[in-house]
Amino acid sequence: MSKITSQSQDFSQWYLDIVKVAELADYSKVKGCMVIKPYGYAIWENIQRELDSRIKAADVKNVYFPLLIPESFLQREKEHVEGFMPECAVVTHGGGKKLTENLVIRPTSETIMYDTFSDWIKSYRDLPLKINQWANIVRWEMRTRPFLRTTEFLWQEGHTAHKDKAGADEEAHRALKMYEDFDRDFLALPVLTGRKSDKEKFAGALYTLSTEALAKDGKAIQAGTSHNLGMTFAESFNINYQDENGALQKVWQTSWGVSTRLIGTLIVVHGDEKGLRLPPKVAPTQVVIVPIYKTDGEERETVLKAARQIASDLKRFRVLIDERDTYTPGFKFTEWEVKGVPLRIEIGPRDLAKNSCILARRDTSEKTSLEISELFTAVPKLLDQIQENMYEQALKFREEMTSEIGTYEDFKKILEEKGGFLVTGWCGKETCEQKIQEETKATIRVIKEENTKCKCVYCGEKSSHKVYFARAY
RNA sequence: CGGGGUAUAGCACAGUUGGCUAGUGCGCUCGGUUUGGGACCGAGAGGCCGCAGGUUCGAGUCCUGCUACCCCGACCA
Repeated sequence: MSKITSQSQDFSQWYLDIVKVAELADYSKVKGCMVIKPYGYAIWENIQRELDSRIKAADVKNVYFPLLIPESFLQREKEHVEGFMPECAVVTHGGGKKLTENLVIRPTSETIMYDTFSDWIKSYRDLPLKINQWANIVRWEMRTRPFLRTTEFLWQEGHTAHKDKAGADEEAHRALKMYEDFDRDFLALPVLTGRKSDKEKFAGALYTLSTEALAKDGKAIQAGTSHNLGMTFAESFNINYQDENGALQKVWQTSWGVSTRLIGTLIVVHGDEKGLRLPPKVAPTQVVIVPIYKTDGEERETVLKAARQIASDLKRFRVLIDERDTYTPGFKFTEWEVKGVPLRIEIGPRDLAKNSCILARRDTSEKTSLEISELFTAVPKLLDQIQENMYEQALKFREEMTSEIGTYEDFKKILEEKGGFLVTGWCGKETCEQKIQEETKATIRVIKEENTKCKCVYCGEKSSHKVYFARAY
């Protein structure tokens, strides 16, 4: 197994090393696309399972819409087409013949779905309409990196329609809260939440809400988004309903999504010099048992028998016994650490003689000896502690990396020397935002407060907005 | 789309001023010894030297043109 580049030496290379060495994904033969390997896909399946149940709990039904979208659908909404058309893959031929109308491979499904919404929604009784789909998306990005930005990626996109603005506001914020809770409880990711500036919002949206995590290199990463689409698409796609009084009304809509980028986010937030670290709840293997024995004689069977008994006692967790004879225990320790398995149990003749085993935590690298009989109660406790600790570590890091900024000089200095989130005033003008981005590469990640007294870090004018700036992925 | 780089075995690379049978390490297969923090010995398998032209008695090596990928920017989840 190859070595991992140090985070401090080259974070970007460290990231690529983790993806490869932890066997999350391979490059494919198609530019910008990746092959998600079993271990990486297992992480995605865990994300899917948990998030899907939370989505369903909000009374959202799963559906599936086509991959191909008539080009004219995208054309119907001006901002949307301007935002997405440049990065669309377009199908021009089918069955050996040129198509009468080009088909776009979905960069997102608003248009194809909302064309159908106009058929589905006729009465106020049809509202709210709340659907979700798990699908693949293609966006022809200039620059790609496994999980963080790929030409094709997997995601979940929720789409809802409501009677009025209040309904859409509530849904957009519900989805944001769902992501924030999911990130914290399941992925141990602390995220900032809030509204995006108009410059950063989704093409065609009234406003965009976002969850923002902080990578270990001090760069922000957008983990999930939720948009109030207003009546923009209702107008372009004629999504009308008759209200209680028989009057024709347009719907208010939302859309919200998270993608396989969450896996990249897990890597850049939790990973360390030894490799990946996975929070127990999302880890494909929560406990790995490494049996230690000499292959000849009875020792092997004795140790394996004990290991299997432990696995059986812990069967409500995802437990794996590494029974491979061709690798030494040391090799196995390293391999499972690289893959980020939260808890490792080592058991050999020395332990068995004392009816004990060794427990090794991935998050703290602590090793303790424990009676085998105690595992049944100790393991669940430890997994909870690891989950909690990883969140706390990430939160502490973010707090240390969040700086209150007064002057533009400080802004540039802190950004250069430290990175992280910069909390500062912003007048609300896109020109200042643009200048700051051009001069520092930092963008507004989310707006922190909208009704406060401060002044713009760039132009110095009085302002009511406090925002989080950061360089971002 | 700009800048930089690379293309030789599954992976990482070496291959000198053109030269005869293309190499090393890791990984893989087989046999044996091992196994408490990345084991060791021995024997093997595995190559359209990215593609297409050219120069030459002779090209992995020189020239031209393509193509692909990686890294750094701008654009974006």
